Amino acid sequence: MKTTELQVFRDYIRRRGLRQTPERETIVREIFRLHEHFDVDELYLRLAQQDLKVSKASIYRTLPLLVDCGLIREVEYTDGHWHYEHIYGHPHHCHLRCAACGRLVEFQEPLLFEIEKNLQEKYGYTIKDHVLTVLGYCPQCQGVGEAAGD
Amino acid sequence: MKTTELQVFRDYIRRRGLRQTPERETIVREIFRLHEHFDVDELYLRLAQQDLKVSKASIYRTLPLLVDCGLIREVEYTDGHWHYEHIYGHPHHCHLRCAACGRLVEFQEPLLFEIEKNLQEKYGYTIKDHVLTVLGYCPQCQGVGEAAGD
DNA sequence: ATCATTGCAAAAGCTTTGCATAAGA
DNA sequence: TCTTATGCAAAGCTTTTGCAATGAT
Repeated sequence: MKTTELQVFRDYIRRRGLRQTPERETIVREIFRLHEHFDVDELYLRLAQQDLKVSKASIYRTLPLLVDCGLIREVEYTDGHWHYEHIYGHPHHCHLRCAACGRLVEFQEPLLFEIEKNLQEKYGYTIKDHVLTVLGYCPQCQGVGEAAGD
Repeated sequence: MKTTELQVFRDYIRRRGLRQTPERETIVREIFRLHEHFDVDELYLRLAQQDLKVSKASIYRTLPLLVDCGLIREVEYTDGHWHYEHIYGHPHHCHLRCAACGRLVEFQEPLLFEIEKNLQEKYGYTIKDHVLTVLGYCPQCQGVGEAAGD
């Protein structure tokens, strides 16, 4: 049987001697119900709309736990705040972003493991992870953004 | 004769119809005198120590100009604020960071251009740039960080 | 003489935190 | 029962902005 994100979270909570609360579980469930990137405010509003009352303070206190147990990750810091995505159950991927319209493509690239191997050999680091974001102009925005310089 | 960062900046200023001020030039000079990553506070303090009076507001207003004309770039958002590096005159590079001690290695990796080409072909994007940060444990921190889970 | 830029202080945003109350274990 | 977690409001930080004065063109 497949391990769910909630199970992963509960194991983590127990392992760290923390407490399983409805607020924390509500947050986990909403993050995995949602299939896009999110930020604190969006998450808070979505919960509020469903009458799931969780304070922002609790969200701010819960997200680091979810990052720590590998359920989510910080994607990027833009517009003055962090954006997250859930990663549990998804293969590792990178992002290709359109510099003009913001459109986002997720891709996997085996060459990155080649790169990790090279770094391991050259600098003696034990590699743990990588984050790659590629910036360009999507087919719709070509000409537009490029000509404008941005 | 080699084009200096100050010339690049002055060209940009003129091109955009902005004004060449001593504050802006002081900022550019200090950033290129300094050969590490920096943040607003560090830059401000270094200038203050030299009795070069430039307000933080001016720094905050100038950095976006320097990013725009390609003299510097945002490296990462950590510890609650942005970190920058000057890039003019330096070949494009990526970062390898130790997850335990923070040690930073700059490296160049030709395979990334391969990756860019693949993305261009597969998704039709015109690629502009990429940012890759690899996380691992440096030779000194192996065992330490890894065993601790972080 | 114009009008952009500066510095200051205030404001704006996001995130963190102190504290009393609620509620897991 | 003993502590941790929650919610609220206040505080903390970084960054932005309004405005009068300054200074570049």
